[in-house]
Amino acid sequence: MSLQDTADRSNCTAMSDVLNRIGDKWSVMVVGILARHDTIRFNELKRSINGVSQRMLTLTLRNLERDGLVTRTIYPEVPPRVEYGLTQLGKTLTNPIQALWNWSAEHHGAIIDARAIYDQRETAIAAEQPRKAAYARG
Amino acid sequence: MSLQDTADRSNCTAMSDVLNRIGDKWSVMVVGILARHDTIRFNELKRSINGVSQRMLTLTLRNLERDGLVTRTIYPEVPPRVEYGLTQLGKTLTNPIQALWNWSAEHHGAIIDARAIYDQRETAIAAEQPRKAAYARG
DNA sequence: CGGTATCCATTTGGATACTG
DNA sequence: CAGTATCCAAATGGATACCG
Repeated sequence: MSLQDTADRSNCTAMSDVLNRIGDKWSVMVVGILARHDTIRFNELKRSINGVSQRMLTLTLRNLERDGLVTRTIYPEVPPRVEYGLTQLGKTLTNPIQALWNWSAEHHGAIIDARAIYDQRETAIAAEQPRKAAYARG
Repeated sequence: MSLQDTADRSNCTAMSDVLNRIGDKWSVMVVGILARHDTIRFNELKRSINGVSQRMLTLTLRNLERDGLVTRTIYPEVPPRVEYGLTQLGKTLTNPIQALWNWSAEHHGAIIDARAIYDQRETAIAAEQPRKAAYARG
């Protein structure tokens, strides 16, 4: 499949499905961190990711595990120890993620600039035309 | 920046920010379709994307335009004609998207399989242990 | 045609408290 | 330590109606 097949609805399912996992904020972070840690413990991972709640990290890890991207190993000790790592499948995902990561680093500045220009223009228009707020946040 | 910098919180901002745009269902679809259309009209685009509402397509396009990824050209005719296309910046994004698209095509089957195995195991465990529903959807 | 405005159900996710 | 359960506020997004 390639971008050429975009209009083929049935072929979009895979992409949609994968995006629902990759697309969320925390999944990419988790995969990114796991990519350079062989294994890592829950709280260690939590501390590495700025702003993630325990609930969301648990949910994210469960979903990644369910999709066969992440392994979860429980060591029956006291206190309990649980280690997470990437599966073979998960490791193959680091390449496209890396590509996206590189793109972000390279072009984030351009996006910030574009937003500033857009917002300034919108503000100027809004000052003259009280109408048309473009869904006014929604 | 690379995956090696994941733990550096400040460097994660760019990735997070880009993911908030790329991550959502419709943005990737829109960029994918625009990538092979030079320009395309609103309703033509809407028909190409299975299941998108007018509201969401408008919102998606506005965000992409704001981020400098998409151009919006209004032709003052009756009936009105509006054409969308990728900017130069938007075109550079098609490469990482293509990589992700290829990955999806290649590994979607493995994900589906992994889910089936995981769910079967979970169901079996749940049958014995009424407790522990792993957030029981939420 | 290409939107915008509004209403409203569903989803999402943080905060908090509790557990083996 | 590594979760789970529950509550609840905010964001998300579909449906519908209307407009230049």
